[in-house]
Amino acid sequence: MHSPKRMLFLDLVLSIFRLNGLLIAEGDEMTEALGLTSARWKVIGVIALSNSGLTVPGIARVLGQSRQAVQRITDVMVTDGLLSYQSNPKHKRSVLVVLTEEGKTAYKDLRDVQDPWAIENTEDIPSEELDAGLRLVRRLIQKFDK
Amino acid sequence: MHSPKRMLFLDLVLSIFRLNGLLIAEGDEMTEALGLTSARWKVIGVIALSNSGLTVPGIARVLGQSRQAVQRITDVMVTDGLLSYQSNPKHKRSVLVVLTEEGKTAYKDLRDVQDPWAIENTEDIPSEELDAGLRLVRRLIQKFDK
DNA sequence: TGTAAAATGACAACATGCTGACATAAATCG
DNA sequence: CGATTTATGTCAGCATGTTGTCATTTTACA
Repeated sequence: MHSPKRMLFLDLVLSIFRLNGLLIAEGDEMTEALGLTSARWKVIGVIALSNSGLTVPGIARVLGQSRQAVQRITDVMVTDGLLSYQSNPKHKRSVLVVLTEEGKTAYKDLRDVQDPWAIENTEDIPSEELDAGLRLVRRLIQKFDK
Repeated sequence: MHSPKRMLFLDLVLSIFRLNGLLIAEGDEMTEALGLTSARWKVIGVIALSNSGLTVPGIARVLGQSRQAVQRITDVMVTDGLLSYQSNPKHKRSVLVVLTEEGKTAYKDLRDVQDPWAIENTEDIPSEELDAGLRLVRRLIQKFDK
């Protein structure tokens, strides 16, 4: 039996895959001039939004990725001067990841391109629709994030 | 100015990233026993839904991926016996990708696990909400897919 | 407190996406 | 028809995600 709901859901899943790819491409293009990539601004964004500092596994948990993937990105970003590791009073091994001045500037620049982009791409979409979509996505996330 | 709509949209984008990762993990887990991965059942699904046969660049266009990425996947799947290349009357170089008997069986098995999964995860979500979500996602896809 | 369990860093192997470059076939167009 | 443009296959390099393993630190708990 091909319930319409089943088809609807599988269609939604495939569309999410498609949109994900397009958003990454958009993000990469948008931040190319800043020397960032989508993988990097994800990390920068998470750190910038946390006041107390985060460890590598902490960032991974927020992003829902493996700590190894995040570690590799942050290592490169430390080399590039965007991040620095700072000793963690609460943990001998697991250091805190913080933004350098260069990293803070990058975050500001990121916001400068990201904000107009967000506004431009939602001007013809009512807030209620965005909100409803976000609620649905969150509901699905909760369902799969065990 | 932090318009609520801007925050809403950026939140939605990050949530899409998150959901995408979770869906891939779900798909991989679900089809592990079948010897499939999410990258492979994406390809199998596209081929199964086309009656006339598709070329590698054609599959790539449907999935919104680079033809090189699809080519690599299909090459492995041909080696594994799930797909076969079939001479294309309309094109001397670009062959058609078709499911072998094994590939058709894999698609059937895929459906056997995917259908209950889809039904299970939508039983508490009204069709109207799924439909509205799909429309929003499609609208965004259209916006970014130039 | 002492020990078992969980978290972390580090390294490796692999899967999957991307782009670039080059040669050739196909399609377009004057 | 002939020349230019576009599409395709192929190979290479790279970015970013995964899992697995092992040693070590931290945490939890009997």
